[in-house]
Amino acid sequence: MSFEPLEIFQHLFAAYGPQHWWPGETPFEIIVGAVLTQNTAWNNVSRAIANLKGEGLLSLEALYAAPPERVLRLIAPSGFYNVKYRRLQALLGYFHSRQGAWQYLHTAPVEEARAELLSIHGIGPETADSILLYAFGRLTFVVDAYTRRLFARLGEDWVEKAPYEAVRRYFMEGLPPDVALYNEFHALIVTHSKAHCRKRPHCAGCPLGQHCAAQRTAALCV
DNA sequence: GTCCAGGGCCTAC
DNA sequence: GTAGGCCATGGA
Repeated sequence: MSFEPLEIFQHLFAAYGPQHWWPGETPFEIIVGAVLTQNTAWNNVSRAIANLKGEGLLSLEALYAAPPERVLRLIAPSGFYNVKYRRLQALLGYFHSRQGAWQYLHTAPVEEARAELLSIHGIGPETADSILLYAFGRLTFVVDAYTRRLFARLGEDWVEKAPYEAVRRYFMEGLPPDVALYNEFHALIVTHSKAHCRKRPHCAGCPLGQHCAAQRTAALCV
């Protein structure tokens, strides 16, 4: 029994409804969160964001100019704070010095905008896609660890270890070119994974149960 | 105490 | 081109 990515989206949407992602109020907050959440549980990231917000540092110029030791202290709860500080500075430096960066990322062909973000130290494919999709509303699919695990369990085994670009292509070629759909799909994958996975053997009531059970005898659903 | 989380860079083969 | 080490906190 095979399936299309769109079917999985439809099952998840029916089960969980619209997610209204990203969990951040402004594009700048989304950008900062995208870096801080690298290989990190969101709960820890939200503490760091709250710290920055509480000290009025959730703006480009304020955060870029803030003393390193102050920023390090505030973002510490998100972990990897030394590397994340350098990556944040690199990204903020880009927006600070690159004239018309915001407009460019909004309007340039998406692959060009993506290449520009990827050239910044500390911005890899997932972070670039998160920024483009959620802060700029651009058409690009976000592939993360949840996405790989879920689709591997559903039967697309190759997705688990395949190069990022190959997985991204699989989704973008299998889905209609719809920013709102990409936005919701990634959010739904995260919501579903947190709700159902790795804690229970083969969850009862899993909205993907048909696909999952048909594909695997695996002990874990995602 | 152990494991792991919404990655990406650097270094060795 | 790719496998392995590294970065660090907080919750389960």
